[in-house]
Amino acid sequence: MDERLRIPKPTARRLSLYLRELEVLHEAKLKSINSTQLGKTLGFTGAQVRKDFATFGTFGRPGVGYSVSHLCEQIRQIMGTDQTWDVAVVGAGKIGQAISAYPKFIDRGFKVVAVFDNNPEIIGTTIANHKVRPVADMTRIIPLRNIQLAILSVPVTVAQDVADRLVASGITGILNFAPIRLRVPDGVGVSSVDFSRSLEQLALETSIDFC
Amino acid sequence: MDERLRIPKPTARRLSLYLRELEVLHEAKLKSINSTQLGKTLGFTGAQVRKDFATFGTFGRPGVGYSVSHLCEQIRQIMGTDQTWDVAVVGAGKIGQAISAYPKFIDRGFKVVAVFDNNPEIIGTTIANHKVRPVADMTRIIPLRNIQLAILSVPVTVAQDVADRLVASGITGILNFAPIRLRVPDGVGVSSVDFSRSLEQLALETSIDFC
DNA sequence: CGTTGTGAAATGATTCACAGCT
DNA sequence: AGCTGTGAATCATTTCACAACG
Repeated sequence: MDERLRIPKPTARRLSLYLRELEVLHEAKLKSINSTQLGKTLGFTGAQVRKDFATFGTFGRPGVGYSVSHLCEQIRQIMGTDQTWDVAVVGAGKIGQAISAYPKFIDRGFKVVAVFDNNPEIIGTTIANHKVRPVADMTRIIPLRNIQLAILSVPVTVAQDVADRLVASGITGILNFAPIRLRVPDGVGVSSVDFSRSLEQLALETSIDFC
Repeated sequence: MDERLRIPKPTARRLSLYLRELEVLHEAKLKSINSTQLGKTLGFTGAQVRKDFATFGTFGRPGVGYSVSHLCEQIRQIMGTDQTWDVAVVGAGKIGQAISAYPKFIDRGFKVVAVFDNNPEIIGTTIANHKVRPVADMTRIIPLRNIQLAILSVPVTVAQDVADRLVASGITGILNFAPIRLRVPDGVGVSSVDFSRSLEQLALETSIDFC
């Protein structure tokens, strides 16, 4: 069917926003929505919304709009969150613990199934129903359970090393909390959360008129 | 000097990456760096780096490159992190606690000076040297201490309400951890960290060839 | 020399505007 | 009548390529 599905990066970033809003509408029993309304609540134009959806199919009904439930299904399928992804958390410090206990993941298609750390005082304790295992077990457990995504919340000094081992274990995507640009082979995705950078963007916005 | 400094959004996002890398080079006693090398370590072209720097000044030396220390100063000044920003943390749950204790902020120009929460069991306890105060005190303390930035880590159900009160207290920038699009007046910046969305981007990258 | 700074060209994204469908 | 889907136009960003410079 699709030969080569190519989604522009800005569209890709908006996809999860559409999905979230559509789920709100679905919850509110809305049956259909038009591009202008959907765009307005998210801060985009109707044309933008239509162009975005057009990149992966045509399923709006002229004169009516888009079926909320159908659009949800389509977007989930494109994003791969129509199924549940197993996730490993590596690094059970403060951020790792907060993330491991984050209850919202499961609603969005992600399930933390293993937690690793190297601190002897933490290994063996239980965080969000998971016994914390030594990082050395990672390379055995990840292929065994066929885990594809990892959340990396280890100190920056060891982040690249652990990332290398995650990749070697078969991980195809890393959510990175270390303030460093991870080097990974083609085919492995990295998405970074960097608190300092986020604050810096704020400071910049506050300092400069408009960016 | 500068009449109207206009920095394109993509450039603004790269600025903090340049600064971080330049600080690494400074630490390594590098005196100067050229655009091609700097770009390579960050994954950009040399032309991109030069164009970026050109948006806020001209201070490279043909045949040599850019002075590492001078560039650091310039970027910090543009970003406003040549001074320290006082930050309030609102919501002392797991994420709020992790953030409050994050030691790296201070190195980058940010200092947590107040922590607020509404949970009676948490109020009065100490987190990272700060006594947790009731959220009601927020509107008094923020103007009093002239705090400009806030980290918002409250439950999504009250996020907009608390954000409104932050804005009313004089906050000009919010780092938002709630999975919601905050509505704020012009002149107030919002930067959002959304764990589920970050994971969804990863899932998408893993599902689709290239975004 | 080697590298910057920058117009000009190329690429990419958004908005416009409207024919065509329901 | 109302809204989609989409070419064409506009706007923004990146890359190219090279004159000017230390």
